[in-house]
Amino acid sequence: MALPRSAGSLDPRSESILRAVIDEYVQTAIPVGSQALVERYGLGVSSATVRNILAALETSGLLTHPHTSAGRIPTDAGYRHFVESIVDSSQLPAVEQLMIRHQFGQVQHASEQWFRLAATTLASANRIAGLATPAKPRAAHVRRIDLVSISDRLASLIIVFREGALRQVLVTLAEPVEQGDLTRAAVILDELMAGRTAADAERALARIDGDGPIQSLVRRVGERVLAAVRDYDATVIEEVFSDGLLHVMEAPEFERSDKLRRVFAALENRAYLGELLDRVAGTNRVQVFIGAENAPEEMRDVSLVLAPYGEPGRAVGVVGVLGPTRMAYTQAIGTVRF
Amino acid sequence: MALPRSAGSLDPRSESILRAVIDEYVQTAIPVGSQALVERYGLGVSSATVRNILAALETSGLLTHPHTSAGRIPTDAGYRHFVESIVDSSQLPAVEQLMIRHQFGQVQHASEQWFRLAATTLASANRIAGLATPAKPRAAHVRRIDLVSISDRLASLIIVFREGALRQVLVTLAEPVEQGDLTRAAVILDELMAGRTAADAERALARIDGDGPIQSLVRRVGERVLAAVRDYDATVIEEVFSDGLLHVMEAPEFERSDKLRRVFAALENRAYLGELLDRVAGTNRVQVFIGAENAPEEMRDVSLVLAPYGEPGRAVGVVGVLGPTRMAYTQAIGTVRF
DNA sequence: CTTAGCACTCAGCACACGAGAGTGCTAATC
DNA sequence: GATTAGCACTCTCGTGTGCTGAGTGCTAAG
Repeated sequence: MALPRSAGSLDPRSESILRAVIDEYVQTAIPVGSQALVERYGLGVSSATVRNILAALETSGLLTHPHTSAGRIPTDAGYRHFVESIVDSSQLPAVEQLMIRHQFGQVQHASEQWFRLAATTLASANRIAGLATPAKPRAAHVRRIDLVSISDRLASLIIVFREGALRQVLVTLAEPVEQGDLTRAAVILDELMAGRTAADAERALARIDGDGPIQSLVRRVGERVLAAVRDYDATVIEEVFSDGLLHVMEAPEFERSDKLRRVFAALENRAYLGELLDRVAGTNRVQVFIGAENAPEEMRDVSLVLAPYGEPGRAVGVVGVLGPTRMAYTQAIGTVRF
Repeated sequence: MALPRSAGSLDPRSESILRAVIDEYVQTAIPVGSQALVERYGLGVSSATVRNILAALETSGLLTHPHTSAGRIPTDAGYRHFVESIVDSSQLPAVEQLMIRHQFGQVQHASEQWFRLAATTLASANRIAGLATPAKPRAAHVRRIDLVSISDRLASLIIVFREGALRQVLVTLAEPVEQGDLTRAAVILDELMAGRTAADAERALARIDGDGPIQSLVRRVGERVLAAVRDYDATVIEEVFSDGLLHVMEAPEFERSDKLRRVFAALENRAYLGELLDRVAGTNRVQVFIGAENAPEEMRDVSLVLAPYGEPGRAVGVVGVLGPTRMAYTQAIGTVRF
């Protein structure tokens, strides 16, 4: 059974019936029959007509039957079709917009909290899981380097990146060094590397010579800085903040926990998530990934609605939601875009 | 039915049978009958005798029946009794000790990763969820203050605490300030507050006078520092690193996801977790909290094995595991203590 | 093209029934 | 007096049967 071109345009009535089916199923999670459709959505036709249309939609691959005598449920292709049709028209109700603005007004400081809040907001607005990743540049620029003595031979190296991200690394020293020397070394490194990418910084570091104690300290710590910066560059996803997973757990399709486990496995599958984020970051639109459109097996039961933010080409991050394929796409897309 | 003093000593045979029941049930998760017990554990007695003993253990409140014709399962009190008897004798097998040492040998730097690793190690060693919280002092001492310019009127304030914890706060400035001035302000604040607690720092800050631009900047930022330090003090649990929740999800008792949901809710219940951690931090032993011994309802299905680490009285953190009440306490306790 | 009518299908539920596991008790045995 | 064998009893669990109702697909009439 070859997949039909799902984007093929449908006549308006079929369209609205598909919409009604999705709407109903999203709300109730039970297969919807022709009768219920006629009753609850004032279509001016009889159930028999609706049945014919449903049958047609089914041969188009947009709906299915769980079994012969049950109602219809949307297929992934059905959701896809639906999403395409609303993707550029869904606006969030003004009340909610206001609410979200208000919440973000409170917390402008403390950048890490921003992502947490973003995830939380998305989660509570949609009653599903919200995700957010910190903005991350293509090539990291160092903004600031600092060294703090912890004990005789142990120091904490702190690297601040231009986007506000932090890295903290403990450095063990060959011999005891005082805070004063550490500070001097930090200043040298700071001047050397501030504003530079990993490659630039490496060249700069190579020019350090002399073998005074400070110089060797600088060289030693400098290596660690480079390693940390490269590591930061290599990390596709710094961290994914998520919230509202409890909401997802409440959905009836996850009553059996094996399915639920797959969702969590999916979340821990950083590789695939990274791939998706890359894909999303390349565009500037809200994107939707529905069920089986996801390659990894554990993602088959969930959908993602993702959108990039930040300055395109420079630092970008991604926000979005994750939920069962049966989710309120309209609202989700609205919230995420906003 | 009043709870019997569960610590009451049992004769050695009852003891070993209780142990056998727990052992068996922990492995299989199915109620264990007298016959299976005799077969699998070479007790030199018949099933009838075992039945008598089981009945006795049941009236003592250490075992129950799910229904009349099923085997016995341990009650929370039964686990408790068992745990008491092994709490000071369980050692981890040498092989595993070696493995863990090896893993930790790799990562001495990067303190945040330490907690992550601790949680991961605990999780994989026990096939259940591992937890770890950063060490946290009673009163925070500031170690270092730094200010980094982000844009004209926006700066990032970084506070390093003595224990290596970091706080990052964004500060908006009334008028544009250059990095140079920021650095000067940072140096002043640094000298003022380094090594101080919140209360000390406040007094020191009050002595700043003069109304040059730097002074007012220092005052302004100083306020923010104080707020951050107080906030840090007030936070009971900085963050709980956890890993291995997927393991817990595999347990048959959580096949129905509503129970599972309660576990997650429990984890998000910071208040109670904080209370427990406080309690644990006050001692220097491994502590076990079993099922219904936990006050909040959502914790009734799980047990925690927790141990403090760090210097008592100063900075302490907690590591431990969380799992179903039916968990391998022996191993868990061994690992956690280690 | 729409609709009424009708036969048909099939999941879900209720119920019964037998098998098996495990108990509790009593009486015999060591 | 403790242990054991024997036995009646209880209750879960799996299987099979029959029924019900929702919902379909098709045909023929409007």
